[in-house]
Amino acid sequence: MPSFLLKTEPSEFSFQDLVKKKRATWDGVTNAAALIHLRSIAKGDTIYIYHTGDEKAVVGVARALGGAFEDPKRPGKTPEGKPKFAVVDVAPVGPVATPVTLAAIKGDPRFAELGLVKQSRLSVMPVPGAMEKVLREMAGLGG
DNA sequence: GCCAACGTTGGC
DNA sequence: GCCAACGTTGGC
Repeated sequence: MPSFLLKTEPSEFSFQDLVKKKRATWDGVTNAAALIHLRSIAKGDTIYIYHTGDEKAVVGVARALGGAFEDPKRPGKTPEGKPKFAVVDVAPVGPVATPVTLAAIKGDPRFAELGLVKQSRLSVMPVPGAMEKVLREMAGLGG
């Protein structure tokens, strides 16, 4: 099953906020490359939440409640007929046992091809299966 | 359609 | 607070 990493600035919307709210619509993504990845999120996909700013670490796990859909606040289609500004509903699964810091990710060559490392400004990116396994180990998550 | 100028993000 | 990387805008 595919998994993804979503970045957020915790002072605006943190993983803890998601836990409190029980579910949230992940919106506000405007970057074209990030939107391409966002649109590929499907129901049940695992989502890793990364905090930028002072924390710079993967702090929690969430799940997509459905597939990406058109942002009702910003309707519009791409020339291909896809939602221009896609959003996705997510629910928290739980915090990681051990936050996985950006420094740790950058220091591990197995993450060299991860979007977080290659393009620091990308806010939505796929996490390939092999990397997800490493990430889960570092985060102290089972399976 | 090119590209310089400007704005934004996010790590340092 | 600075600046590199990248995206967007607007003049031509």
